[in-house]
Amino acid sequence: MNPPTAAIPRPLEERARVLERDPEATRANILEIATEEFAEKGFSGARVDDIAARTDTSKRMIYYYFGDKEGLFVAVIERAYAGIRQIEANLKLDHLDPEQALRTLVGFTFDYQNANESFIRLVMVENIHRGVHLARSGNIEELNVPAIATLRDIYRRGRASGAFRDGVDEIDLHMSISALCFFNVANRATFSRIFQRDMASPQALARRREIVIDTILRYVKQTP
Amino acid sequence: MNPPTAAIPRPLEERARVLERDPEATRANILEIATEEFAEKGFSGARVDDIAARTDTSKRMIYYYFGDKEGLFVAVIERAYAGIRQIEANLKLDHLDPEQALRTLVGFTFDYQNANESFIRLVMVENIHRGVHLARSGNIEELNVPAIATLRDIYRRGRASGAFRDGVDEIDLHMSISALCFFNVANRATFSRIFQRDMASPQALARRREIVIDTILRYVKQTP
DNA sequence: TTGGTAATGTACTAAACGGTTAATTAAGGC
DNA sequence: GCCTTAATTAACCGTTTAGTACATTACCAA
Repeated sequence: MNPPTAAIPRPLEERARVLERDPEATRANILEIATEEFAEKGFSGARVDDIAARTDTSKRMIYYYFGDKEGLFVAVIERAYAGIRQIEANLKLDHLDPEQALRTLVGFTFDYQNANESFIRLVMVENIHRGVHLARSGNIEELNVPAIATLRDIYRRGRASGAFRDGVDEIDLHMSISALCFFNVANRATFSRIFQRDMASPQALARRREIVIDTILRYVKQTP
Repeated sequence: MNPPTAAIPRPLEERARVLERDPEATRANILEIATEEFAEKGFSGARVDDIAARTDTSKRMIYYYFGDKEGLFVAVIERAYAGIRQIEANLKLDHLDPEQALRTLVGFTFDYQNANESFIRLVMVENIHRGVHLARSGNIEELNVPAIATLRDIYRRGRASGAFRDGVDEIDLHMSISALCFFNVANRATFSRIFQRDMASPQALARRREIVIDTILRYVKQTP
């Protein structure tokens, strides 16, 4: 199925000598490569030997820092979620009117997910495993704070200004936004193939982006 | 990660004697178990020995009928898609007015996907593998016919009656319906955990079902 | 300078895993 | 009733894979 990738460690000379005795960098280096491998091949499909071979360090270090393969995967998941959380928190939409703010938020979500395919794929992998690794990780609750808070604020302002209709729940809305954006990356392979429609070209993305934004806005806007 | 499931073949006496010299039943039996295993653990995570142990036949038969693990997976995927195609084709919505027909179609899609979690999970697994197995399979194009044709018919009637607005593409619409329904099953694990909201209870499903239908209808309906 | 320790390298292992060899048995046509 | 062949069984095999034992090296504090 996969090309026979020989998991032969690169010779020492090729490895970045900078990493010598730099634990933080070693950890980061392992995590970066592991993220790519797990995102590409899933938890079971990824090989510790392959990951090790692509790092600037050795397999021994993976076990030294992360215990076992599962520990490495948990660390990868945590890092991926931490990344998106941080970016979401920095979104400033206060200066926009509610409708524009919601458009921007949805558009940003769409763009972010399309730009971070490996994050999406990690979420897919984690869902195949029914979220056991995420559960193992400590502070899951923190993950929901920024996205929902932003959405709630926009919705409240929209209600106040009369732009949005009554009876919309923020988590439901967030779920719909996530669903529409997520699908475009996660199911690209099968959907593109079955419907013979490229979903990754700039034009297709731009088009779909507008449809997603439109769908969400029609859902919340006050019907005249 | 997984409990240590011993892949010991069940003793002959326990196996269904009916399957003796019944090639069709043997094939079907293997496919059924393999579907469960691949859906539960993914392609790499599923074990041929485990599958064999759970069937009424032996590992040798898997290789006899399907060649290798990948051939088995392709057969599983094909069977899963054939199932949904058949059911979709039997949906009769002609007697309903366009809006009711669309409501019914979306509701049906939502119900079907929620009732067939293993199909959804197989699609997820296949997407992790970037659709290579689906590509290997012969008649992929046929898969898009029924769903899109039904949707197109409903939309045309809705346009004619003035119930639906102009400028909606059927494939885009199908994508949105799929996205909203799919997410509820596929990302249930992580989303439920992060937002501490049960997504599988009958109440939650009923609620979400209405929101999905509502979202789609607000997207296509003529704005007054 | 030195001693202790965190970090790293090398080489190895036991078990799991996908796949195969070869012998055997049931079924149906003649 | 025999013969061919499709279906099935049981045992086996070479590789891959996660994980480890143990030696070694760089770094830092005293």
